[in-house]
Amino acid sequence: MNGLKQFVDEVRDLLKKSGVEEPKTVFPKDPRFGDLSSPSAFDIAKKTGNPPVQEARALAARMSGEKLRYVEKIEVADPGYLNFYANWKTLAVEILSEAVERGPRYGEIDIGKGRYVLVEHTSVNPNKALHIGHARNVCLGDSIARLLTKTSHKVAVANYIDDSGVQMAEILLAFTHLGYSINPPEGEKFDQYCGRIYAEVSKKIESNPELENLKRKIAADLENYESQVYRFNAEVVDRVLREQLKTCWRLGARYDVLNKESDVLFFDLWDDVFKSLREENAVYFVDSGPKKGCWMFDLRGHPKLSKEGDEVLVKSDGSTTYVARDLGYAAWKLGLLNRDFKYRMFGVNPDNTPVYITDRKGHETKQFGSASYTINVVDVRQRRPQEIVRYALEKLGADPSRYIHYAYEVVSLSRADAEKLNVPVEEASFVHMSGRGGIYVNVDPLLDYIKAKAIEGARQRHPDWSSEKTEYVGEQIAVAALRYFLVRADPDKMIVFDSSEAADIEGDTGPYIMYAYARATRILEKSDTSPDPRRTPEKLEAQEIELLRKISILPMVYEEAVKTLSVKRVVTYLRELAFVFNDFYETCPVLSAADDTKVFRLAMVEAFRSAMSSAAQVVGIPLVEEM
RNA sequence: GGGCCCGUAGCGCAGAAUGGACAGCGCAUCGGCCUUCGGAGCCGGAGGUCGUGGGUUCAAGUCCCACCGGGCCCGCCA
Repeated sequence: MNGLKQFVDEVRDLLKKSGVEEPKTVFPKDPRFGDLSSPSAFDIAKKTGNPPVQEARALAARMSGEKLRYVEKIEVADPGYLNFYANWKTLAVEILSEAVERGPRYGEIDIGKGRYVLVEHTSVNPNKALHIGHARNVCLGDSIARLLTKTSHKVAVANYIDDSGVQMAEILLAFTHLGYSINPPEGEKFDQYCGRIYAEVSKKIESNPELENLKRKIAADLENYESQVYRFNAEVVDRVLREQLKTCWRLGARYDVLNKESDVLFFDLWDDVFKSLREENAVYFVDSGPKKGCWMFDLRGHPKLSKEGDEVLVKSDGSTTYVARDLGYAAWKLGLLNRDFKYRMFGVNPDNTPVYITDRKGHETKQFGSASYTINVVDVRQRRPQEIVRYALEKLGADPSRYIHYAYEVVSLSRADAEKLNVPVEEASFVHMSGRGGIYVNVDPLLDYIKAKAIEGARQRHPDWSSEKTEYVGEQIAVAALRYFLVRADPDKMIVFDSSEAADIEGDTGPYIMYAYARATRILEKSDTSPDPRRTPEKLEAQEIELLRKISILPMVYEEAVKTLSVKRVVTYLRELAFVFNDFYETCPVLSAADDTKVFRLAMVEAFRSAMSSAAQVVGIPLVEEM
């Protein structure tokens, strides 16, 4: 097992044996304060009234007789810290051996114990192409799924396809009544084409009551499974969806199941839920007033939502609202229903795993529901409906902590990018995107733009490369740059998208990570001897210790990241790891070193590659051997 | 009106799950480093009332309260 963790455990044991009930430890920012520091003497001093330094000295004295494997030295520092120094010579052998041996699987931990988690992400309406806001969802969701997989969870990824709303009616209207061709102009992707005409049609409908009526009629027909409109819609949805998935796959995402909203209706997931809610008296029927004829969800018992009024679940015409459908779907996810979908195969992920889609005429039965818990990657604007669903699940007897809304802030456009789209910005420093308003930056053209920039760089560096190779590396760089850009920020913070910033491939970016890896690869490639982690030098350089420290901390990073569902934590790790490697690279020559040092440093480089490929896998940053 | 989120250097961000020692990184800017493992890199300089004011604490960017500024949500839309 991992060396540094054992050092930490040894320190904590020591503190306990010396009489500290709940030891506090922290990794100091400055190596002057040792490798692990404890302020526990402050706690004791508080009780005894003695100066903290005195208590720290007493603790240190009690530790002095212990036989220690990983702790080399203990120091007392003003005003009362205990600083522990690790025996890096011993640790190095253990850390490097494990990292070298495990390769990209280095750092994996068994915290999940095989529990089944259903992660839902993407869920873009099937009437348009993905824009960068959707890409934030995809990259976060995909990384969460990867993180859970890394930490011994069984993961399935679902994508909710909202194929029965008015947004579909609008685009169908364009094809059936406004003379738009069902085929896009040469060179335009079908999803991008739909997104474009969706914005155009929305504008027309706004100023035309006749079209508004037509739209309503089409929307109503969408729920009639025998209608022509339903069949036509299914074709359009299928076509857009296939184009959307190409973009998602390009970003490195994968899916197990596509759940269509029309099938949530068809398989009647809502019915069981509605029955239970009535039995629990959690819903009531309205006899009079503006909401006459509706079934409402009672929110009076909710600490916050009670102040905003109850929620309509069944409309007066008997149809369900979006929240009701989502609740039925959520209940299915957690296995609260006696009903299930039927499926058919939809396609194959780039990793060759199958993608299933719900289908009312499907022949396949699958177990995608009934998860231990579910994570829904949905933007912050849906906090209220998500909370209503969670609260309703609690009313249905489920543990509400099993339903996790992974909220993230939206992506908006910078002044410069908005102006490029001829959007008036006035005083604002950013502009919100809007599919309907035609204000958005799509993912594919953006990736192409970054790729072109990367290819230009690759051509200069490697004039001898084939165009296929240049093309391939350019694509990987573009994906790395975009993914890194979208997940390095805190999910609670709005990203103001600026294309020049997103296309940056220097500094704190995805390609920086890739570059460190490529450098490391070059060293191993040029070496004529094998790495040997056991040949530890008597004296380690400071940069070697920093690199060792960073490599060894990876399992703890995963633990922290999965507990807090923080993708950013792993991104930060990648940056720091690349940074300390570059420092090592500058100061510790490998190939020209004496034999003993050389084989040890080769092991360092190899271990670095293990840690890096493991963590890059989680964030979905593709690595290449040369760039 | 009610609820939620954000505010750290000119700009973009770490540091916020567990309060710990002088608050870090990138971009931009100024100055260095290629006869030595890849300069998409590295080193150094300059740049900070951690929104403001209180409070808790031996210790607060981190916890609590108030306020200011910005954003979002509160529809028989999804």
